[in-house]
Amino acid sequence: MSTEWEMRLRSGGYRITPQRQLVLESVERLAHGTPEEILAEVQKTASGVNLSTIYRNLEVLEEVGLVTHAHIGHGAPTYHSIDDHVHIHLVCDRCGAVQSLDAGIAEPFLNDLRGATGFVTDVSHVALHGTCAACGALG
Amino acid sequence: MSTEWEMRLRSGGYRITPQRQLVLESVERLAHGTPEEILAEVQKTASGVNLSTIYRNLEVLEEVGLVTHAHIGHGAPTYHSIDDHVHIHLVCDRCGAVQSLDAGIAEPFLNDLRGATGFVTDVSHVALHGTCAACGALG
DNA sequence: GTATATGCAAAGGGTTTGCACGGTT
DNA sequence: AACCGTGCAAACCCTTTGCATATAC
Repeated sequence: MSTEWEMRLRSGGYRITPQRQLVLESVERLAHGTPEEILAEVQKTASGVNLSTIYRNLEVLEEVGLVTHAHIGHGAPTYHSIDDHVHIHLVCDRCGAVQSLDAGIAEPFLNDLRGATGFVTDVSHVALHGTCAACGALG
Repeated sequence: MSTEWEMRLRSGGYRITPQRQLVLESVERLAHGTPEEILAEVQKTASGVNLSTIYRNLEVLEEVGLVTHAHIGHGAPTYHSIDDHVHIHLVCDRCGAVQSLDAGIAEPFLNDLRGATGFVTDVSHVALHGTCAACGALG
């Protein structure tokens, strides 16, 4: 018998490899991992794994719908397991603080957007930038 | 007498240089320019200007409030004159199309966000990603 | 005259790619 | 046996930085 993730990969025409499995497990374990962080996590188990393998596998895992990524700051993207709660990131451009909140708050806006333009938006894909409450209070 | 932009620079403690002026004019002329594109535009007039000068001056011009930038795709950011209409970019992750629309549509959402979290959002700073009407119609 | 701006070249972070070898099917 | 996946190293794009020279003030 095959697990869910193995079937996903197989039906996409991809093979099951130890590296693939380790990358997937690491993404799940880290919850918010950059490629470098995922590499470090994978290397705890298999020290020989290369960064390029991480990138290639993240791409594959994303294509078959097992992970997604979001762009938070200006640096590397962070990867998530697909069944995490969908959330928005708010990045304060003054102090750099990042806060997450449930994506539900954006629903009415996304509906308006879809109504006006037909565009279906994935709000969680990029963080919103601005000024947080604390920094705003400083003037 | 000094022009508006000269005063802005001076009151920030910056000097007026030909390069500075050319960068500002190029941003205004291009409307949506990446640093490379701005360099090309500047070099039409002054071929000796260096890319690092473009970067340094975009930073200065942004600090004194004469230009802003937005992140549209995964590549370089695009710079705008500060008095352009504020707009949101919608990027289709399937076909890559980019559409602009007035930021007004996001007002209620931004108010909700501020109410819930105190966060003041600049929606125009990063593009929203998703699926455009045409691609969505294809299933 | 003095501090700031510039050009140049080198280095940096993040990511992709070509190639030969090894592993999955 | 055929092909896909991997490791390694080099290349890539975008951006920043150190340093000596030039220029705005």
